[in-house]
Amino acid sequence: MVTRERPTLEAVARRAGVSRATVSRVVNGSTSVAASIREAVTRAVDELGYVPNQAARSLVTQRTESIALILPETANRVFSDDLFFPAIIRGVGVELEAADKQLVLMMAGSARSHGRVERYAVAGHVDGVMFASMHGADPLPGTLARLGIPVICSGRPIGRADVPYVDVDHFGGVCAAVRHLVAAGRRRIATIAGPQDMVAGIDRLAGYRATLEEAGLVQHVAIGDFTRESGIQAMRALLAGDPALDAVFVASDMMAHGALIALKDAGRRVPSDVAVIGFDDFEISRYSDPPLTTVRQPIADMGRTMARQLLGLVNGEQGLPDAVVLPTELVVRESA
Amino acid sequence: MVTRERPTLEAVARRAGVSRATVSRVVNGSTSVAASIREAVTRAVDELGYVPNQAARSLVTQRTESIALILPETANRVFSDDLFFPAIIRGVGVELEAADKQLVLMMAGSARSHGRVERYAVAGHVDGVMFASMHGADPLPGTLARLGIPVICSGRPIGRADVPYVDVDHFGGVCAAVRHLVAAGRRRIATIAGPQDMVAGIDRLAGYRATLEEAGLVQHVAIGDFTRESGIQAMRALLAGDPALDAVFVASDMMAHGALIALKDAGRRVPSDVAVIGFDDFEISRYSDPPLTTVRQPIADMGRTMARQLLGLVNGEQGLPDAVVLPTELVVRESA
DNA sequence: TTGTAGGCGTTATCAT
DNA sequence: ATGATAACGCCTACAA
Repeated sequence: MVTRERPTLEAVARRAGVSRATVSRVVNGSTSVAASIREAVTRAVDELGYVPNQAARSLVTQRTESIALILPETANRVFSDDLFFPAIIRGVGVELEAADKQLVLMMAGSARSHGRVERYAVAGHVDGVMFASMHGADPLPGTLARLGIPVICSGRPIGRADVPYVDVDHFGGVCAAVRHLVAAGRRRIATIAGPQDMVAGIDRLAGYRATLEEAGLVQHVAIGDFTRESGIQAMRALLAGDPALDAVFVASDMMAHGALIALKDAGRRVPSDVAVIGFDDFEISRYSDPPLTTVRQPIADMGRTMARQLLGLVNGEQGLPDAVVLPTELVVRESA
Repeated sequence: MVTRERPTLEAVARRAGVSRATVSRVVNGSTSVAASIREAVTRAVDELGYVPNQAARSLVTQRTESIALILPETANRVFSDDLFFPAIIRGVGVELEAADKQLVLMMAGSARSHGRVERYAVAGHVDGVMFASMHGADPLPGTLARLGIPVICSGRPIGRADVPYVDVDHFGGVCAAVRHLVAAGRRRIATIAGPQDMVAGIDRLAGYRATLEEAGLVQHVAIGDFTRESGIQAMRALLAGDPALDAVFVASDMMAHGALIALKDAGRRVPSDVAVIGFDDFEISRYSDPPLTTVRQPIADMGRTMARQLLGLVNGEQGLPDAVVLPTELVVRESA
């Protein structure tokens, strides 16, 4: 397969009988070009099928018109049947498309790929970088930001990384959920928490602890990793620890589905024996058995917001907020 | 935020006391460099934190080291709770990461974005292009291929687009599924087919028709669009048409879940009243009520295969197959 | 308004 | 083995 030679500015210029500079002006929409010449150039462009070479353009403009979305997870984790990352991607994608930027997706679950991501960003391959999740005190966002690369994170970074972020109100959402359980008369309320190296895991557990303390109830905690399988395991462990549990707040919908499965296996009815509340509000939760009461977080909105903030940074806008926190909301269905 | 000036080859060369050419050789791993000089250059690179400018490099090498994955769907369609596209992305991502290529994700559901994709690819922004799905007789793959851009499609293109593709054995899988129903004594077997502008929709319907014809049974067809909601609607329509249906082959797992919901609403038991078979074998189908009998297609494998084929094309390998068809397999659970 | 010319950071082709 | 030097294709002062 021979790559057909692509026409250059030079070729268009010759054909239109003008200079390269003029063609460049027309292509980039400069106003100071005579109508007749503009027309001739446009025709030449069409006839030759000219398309600007982005590499050459980037070399001089220092812009690539593309934005990286880093997923600090393994590919299997990103695209399991958990829809968190897909929703982030969707939100980001919509916003970038509107701004005519390209989305470069980078999965960086391993140390090796983490380094790759850094080199890639530092090489100036993208105009800005978004992190779709944060684990522990990852130094990469801070490193990039210090190099002058616009960066934004999804989820408040742990430690004092000086990087702007977008997050949701985990704590408030969980408090509403657990209070709902308390108000319904539940007294032995357990939780299946998320991974404790992520703010989403930490804050949701904190919300549970605070509310139970405020109600003067005993805490029962199991830790999962947001997957359904871990939800099953955790629910079994909780039941083994206290067979008389009458409610469980689960830090993600996928784990909540796991909990429903484990409860069914254990012969418990939901919600009469055990009330269950999740966190996410994926569409599928409307169809679980029973339909899941859950805390809705606007995931795609987070993606959109991240993208908007980042585009602002890239364009050098002033006065952008360092943090945006989106609201969460309890959605009551039948499981609690 | 001021972008800190990045060091260039020139700077490294000065620091190491050699020429740019030599630095370039070291950076690109040429063997013909004296060990002592190589060491000095490496040190200078580290001290300065030098990273090659990809735009400049692309300009001369004509390579970008990145590959586009086109999703000819709207963002909402790509990332609904259907896991087809995420699985494709996962497979592609794994393979490209191993090859150290970047994945550029492009959603192109609208005509406008379709044009954007074309311009982007033609601009030489990527070394090759993959299409994650095909609708109707989309001319874009053929157009790009004719321009000498390596292209590969997921799903056999409709019409005689002369473009290599990777697909699965829809027909064979469906035949196995429907024969399973026939063998179980079902006689009023309906189908919920997929969209008829896609090969996946067309071939699966063809498999149903062929098998029913071979068994001498009456065909009952409803068309959906692969979403759960359309599965619900279609199942209702089928029941209205023939309340005595005793089986249904559904062309996707999401639609099959919709069918299960509609059947439950209509007071039918699965599988005793109506047997249900889906197509996909998403993980979630193991947890539906009842667990879904379905045709497994290796979606992530398709992604990986596409990526491998494309990388072969990009590297100018000879003798690559024009088409790869992966096998499908009936997975029997409780719904049929 | 239009053209000339220099430079963006690399790689690659020559000599040396 | 190493160093000049010419592309690569484009944008943008600066001149005209």
